[in-house]
Amino acid sequence: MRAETLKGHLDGILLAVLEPGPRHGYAIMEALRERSSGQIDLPNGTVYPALHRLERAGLIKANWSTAAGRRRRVYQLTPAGRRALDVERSTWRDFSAAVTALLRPAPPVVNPS
Amino acid sequence: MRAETLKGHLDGILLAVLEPGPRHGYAIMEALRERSSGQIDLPNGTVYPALHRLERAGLIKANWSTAAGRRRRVYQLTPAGRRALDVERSTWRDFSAAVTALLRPAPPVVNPS
DNA sequence: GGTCTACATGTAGTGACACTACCTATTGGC
DNA sequence: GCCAATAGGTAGTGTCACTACATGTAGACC
Repeated sequence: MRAETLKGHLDGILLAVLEPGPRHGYAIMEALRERSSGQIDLPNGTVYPALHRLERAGLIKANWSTAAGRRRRVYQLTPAGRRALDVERSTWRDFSAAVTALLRPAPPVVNPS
Repeated sequence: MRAETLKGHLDGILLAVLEPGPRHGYAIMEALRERSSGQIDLPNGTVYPALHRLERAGLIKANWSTAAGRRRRVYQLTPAGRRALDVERSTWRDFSAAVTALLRPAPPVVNPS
């Protein structure tokens, strides 16, 4: 699954994986892979800039930490991020319903315009 | 519904509205509005370039016609376009299932990483 | 000691694509 | 005469995910 297909929905799923609790970037990528059964496997060049964008937008906030000699930037949702996630969820519901309806095969037109 | 949300899926829904039979650009925009209950209402600056792109890609072909003094460019699917539509449908199935799963609220993590 | 993989973060430059804002032209109602 | 609806189009912009690269540590294997 290419993230290009995701275009415009990446922010939502990043916020969603942060909902249960804080994670660092690498763990976020792993969580996405696991929770999508390997379907969503994003390159770091996609994830890190997206996290920075979300941070600049005030939807997540970050803290440096160190574990096993490795520096990690641990992200967590802000209140605005939780609200944005709610919005993303309802946008997704409407959007996916609309696209699913449109992609559903329709009976052939007898009298085409 | 902004077409930006559609990013990467516009081609699929354009092919889908052409599946039942040929249509011209303006009729395609109307069909999208109708079949999505007004949710998908695309500006012509989005639709016409997209149709040209699909034509260049060989997925649709166009013929000029005239009706009621108006020139129309009537588009229809090519065999490659039908195949592409099949691919789009299965891509969409996988993609929407994955995103729906990811957006679904998960139980909170007891022992966050 | 050297190499390799996994972990961990990052940036620069590119390309795809939908957007806004325009333009042209006809038909028909007011 | 004017305006809305019908019908097609383009130029320039902005967003965003991509590829490709850079940096560094920890641990396994030889």
